Amino acid sequence: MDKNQDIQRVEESRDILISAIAQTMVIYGVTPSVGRIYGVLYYADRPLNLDEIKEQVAMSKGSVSTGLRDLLDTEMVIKVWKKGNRKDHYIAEKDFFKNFFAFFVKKLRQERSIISRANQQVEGVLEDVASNSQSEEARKMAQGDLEDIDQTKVYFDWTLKLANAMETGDIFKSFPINSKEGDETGND
Amino acid sequence: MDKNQDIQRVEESRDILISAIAQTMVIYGVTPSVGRIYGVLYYADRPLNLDEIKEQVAMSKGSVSTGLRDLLDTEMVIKVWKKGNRKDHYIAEKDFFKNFFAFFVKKLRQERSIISRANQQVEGVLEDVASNSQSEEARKMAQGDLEDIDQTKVYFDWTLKLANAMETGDIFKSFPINSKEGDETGND
DNA sequence: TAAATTGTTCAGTATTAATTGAACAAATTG
DNA sequence: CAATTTGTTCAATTAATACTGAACAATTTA
Repeated sequence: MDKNQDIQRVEESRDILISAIAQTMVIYGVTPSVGRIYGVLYYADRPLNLDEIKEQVAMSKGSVSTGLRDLLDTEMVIKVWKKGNRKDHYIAEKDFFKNFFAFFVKKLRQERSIISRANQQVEGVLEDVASNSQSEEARKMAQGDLEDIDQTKVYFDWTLKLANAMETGDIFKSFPINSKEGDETGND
Repeated sequence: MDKNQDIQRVEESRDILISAIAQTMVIYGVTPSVGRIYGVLYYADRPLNLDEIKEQVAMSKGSVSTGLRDLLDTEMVIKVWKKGNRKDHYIAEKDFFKNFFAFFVKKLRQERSIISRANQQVEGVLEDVASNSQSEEARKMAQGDLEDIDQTKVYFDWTLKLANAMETGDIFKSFPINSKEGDETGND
């Protein structure tokens, strides 16, 4: 039974790799369980359905369902249809570049949206105080805060550029991938 | 009483901006409380000590202490000494670029470290199985996994390059900051 | 050196987030 | 159309995390 033993050795290796993947995903803000779902799909040699995943990660159907939703939202997992099969099937997006870019672009967009809204909310008031207030102290404060807001705009202009470069793949023009042989990372 | 009213208007604006900053920091994985500490320091016009912060954010001394430790670890806050004063004082790192890069680089380093360790742990086993196993299935599995590991190396080589460019500032050679051209609204 | 001040740690508590499982909805089959 | 299968939602439960406050340690002062 040497054959099965070798397969088992590979499977033990995979468990270690899956744990590592789950851990890194925790860094990026998902729960260990959701990380494990991704890890299992990463090392599956075919699309898995909900029940198969549920069994492998030992979680409830509900948790797997919501976990998959998260992973679909962030595009780390893709839903595929297998003809002649009613169940949904899932595969992992294995391109770490894509996953990494999707993560960062999303964060930057959220950040931008929150700060922009707040800036818009207060800019009018600050501009009024900065130019019309009787109080020098108030004017100074408002002027300083407006300068800070201007700085955030410079920052957001820049991060938007970076995010676009990531989405289009232009970032590889500035920072090329040096793969040892043939570039496998088909970034659209 | 017009003067104080204007100052109050600025302070109300700051509250909105502080909340927004706290919210964005939640995106990046810190608690709202810690985010508020940073926000308060961001809009403080002088270094604050622990008691002053504690009062402004309405938290216990212990929480402010550990919150500040987190912010110091990630270099979003700097400790300064005021001569003739026994208390530690703190200021916010207001440069969003620095904060973003520090965050980014730290994540990449953590990720790298976790995956590299796992890869090292299993590489020997997989190489052995891939070339010596009697079982074709086992060999195939191991070979596939080794290819995946190679891909992660390509990915990590690249992210390391990017992280270095951020730390040195070289990234601005590829993606320059345009300080102020046309009033690009920083809003979606 | 003792007294006073300041900052940190940590056990207990409070708060928040994740998970379960059963009920529900949607889709498919015969 | 009813019966069956599949996926989702959500209230209740469980688990994880953050916060408090008092005890402790470290530092400064006199």
